[in-house]
Amino acid sequence: MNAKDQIDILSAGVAEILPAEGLKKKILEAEKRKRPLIVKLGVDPTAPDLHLGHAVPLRKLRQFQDLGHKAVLIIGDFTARVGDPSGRSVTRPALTTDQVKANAKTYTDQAFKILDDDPGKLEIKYNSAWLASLDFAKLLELTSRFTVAGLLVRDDFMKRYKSEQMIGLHEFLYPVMQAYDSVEIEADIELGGTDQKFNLLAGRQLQEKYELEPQVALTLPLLEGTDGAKKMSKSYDNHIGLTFEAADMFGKVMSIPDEAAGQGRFSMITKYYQLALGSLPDEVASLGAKLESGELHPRDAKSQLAWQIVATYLGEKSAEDAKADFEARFKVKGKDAALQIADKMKLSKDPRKPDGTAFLPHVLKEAGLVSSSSEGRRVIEQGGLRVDGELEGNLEARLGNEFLIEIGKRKKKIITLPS
RNA sequence: GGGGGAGUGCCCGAGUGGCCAAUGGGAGCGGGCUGUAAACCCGUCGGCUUAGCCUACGUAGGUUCAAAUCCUGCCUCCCCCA
Repeated sequence: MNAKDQIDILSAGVAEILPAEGLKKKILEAEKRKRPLIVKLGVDPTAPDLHLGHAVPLRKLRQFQDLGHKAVLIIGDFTARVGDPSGRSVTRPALTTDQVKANAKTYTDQAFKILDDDPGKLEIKYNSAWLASLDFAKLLELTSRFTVAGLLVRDDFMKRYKSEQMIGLHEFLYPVMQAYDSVEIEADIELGGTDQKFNLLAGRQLQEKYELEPQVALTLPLLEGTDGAKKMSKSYDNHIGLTFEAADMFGKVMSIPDEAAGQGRFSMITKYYQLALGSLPDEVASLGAKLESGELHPRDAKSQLAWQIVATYLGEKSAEDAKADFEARFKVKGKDAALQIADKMKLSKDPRKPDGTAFLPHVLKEAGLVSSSSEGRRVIEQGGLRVDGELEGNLEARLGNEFLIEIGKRKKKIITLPS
C-alpha cells in the first residue's frame, strides 16, 4: 500500500502524533529501506479485567500489523511492581509477582483476539528481561539523562507535589523504565492513551541520548464508556468487559448513547466503530453518511457493531446467539417470545400450600430472580411481575406445575415444580 | 519517635444524644416513554409473609430512660513534624 494511504489509515482516530510529521517520515523511511516499522505497545499488567477501552490501542496496533509492520507488545511485569503514576493522585499499591504473572496471562489471552499472532508480525517481551538485571551503575547512567525539573513539569507529579501528597521516589523511575524499554527494542513508534503522553515522550528523549532515531509517539483518545460521557473505567461502572458474557456484552454495546456529549448526532456510534472496532476511515465515513441520510437506522448500526465486537472476543456463534436473544428480549414482545428465550429451571421444594397457592416473593427468591424476598415483594407491588404472560399484582397466587415467570424486561424463566 | 485526622448502607458522602433503617448523589431494580438495556420522567433501593419485628453506622466494652452521635481499649487507613 502506498505511503499516503497508510498514513490515512494509521492516523485515523488518533489524538496526537508527536512530532506531527513523524509518522510520515517513519513510513517513508521504512518504505525506502524495505523494512517494517517496530511498533511498541506497553502493557501494565495490574488490572486483570480488560475492557473495550483497553482495546483501542490494540486495534491500532493491529492496523499497523495489517500494513506489514511489526508489533512489539511489552508486558511491563517489572514496571508493574512500581505502578504507573499517570493520572493517579495517590501512589499505587505494588503487586506481587504472582499477581502480575496471572494478569499478564489474562491480558495476552484477550490481546490475541485482536492482534495478528503471526510470529513475523508480533513479538511479546517482558521488560523484566532487561530491567531486572540492571545494576546500580547502569541505573545511575539512565537516570542522569533526566532532570528533576523535567519530571516535575509533568502534571500528575506537579499536582501531587503542590497539594503535598506523597510521591514515592520509585515513581519517578517509572517513565525512566518505560523509556528504557523503547531503547531496548529500538521502537519506531509507540502507542498509548493520551494519558501516556509523558511516558511516550520520555522514550523519545532517552533514545536520542543513546543515539537512536527517536520514536514517534502516537496517542489515542480515551474511549467513553456506556454513559457516553466519562472515559470507560471499571470504577465508573460504565465499562464493557472483554470477558463479559455474550448477551451482556451485546446489550451493553446496544446501550451506548448515539451521541457523545456535544460531538454530533451519531458521534458515539462512529467513534466505537473507529476506536473499539478499528474500522478503516472510509468505512467509518460512509457509515456516518448513511446514518445522517437516514439510510441506516442507528439501532441497526449499533446492532452490527455489537455483533462484531462480540464476534471478536467470543466468536461468531456467540454473537449470533446474543443478537437473537437481544431481539427476542426487547424487540418482540409477548408470551411466545418470552417462552423462546426463557431458561427452564426446576425448584427442589414445592412452595405451594395445601390450598394450591404460594407466597410469590419466596418463589422468586428460590428461582434466583431476586436477591431477597423483600425485593420480590417490591417488584410485585410495582407491577413488574408477569406469570404466564399475565400481570400478577398479588403476593400470593395459585400456581400450576409449570409456569412462565417474567420480571421486568430481562428476567424470564420457566419454572417447574416438583410433582 | 512526636502530633493531628478519619473509619456510616453496593460506591461516594451527610448526619455530633431522642424526630435515624439513617439527607443527598451515583450504580442497581420496577414502571412510563422510545428505534434501543440510550436520553428523559416517576417510583424503589438492609432483612423478614412488612400498619410490626430483627439486624446495622470499623471492632469490643462502658455511660444513659435513650447512642451512628459521649467515654475507654483494640484494629485499619491517612496527613503533618522529626
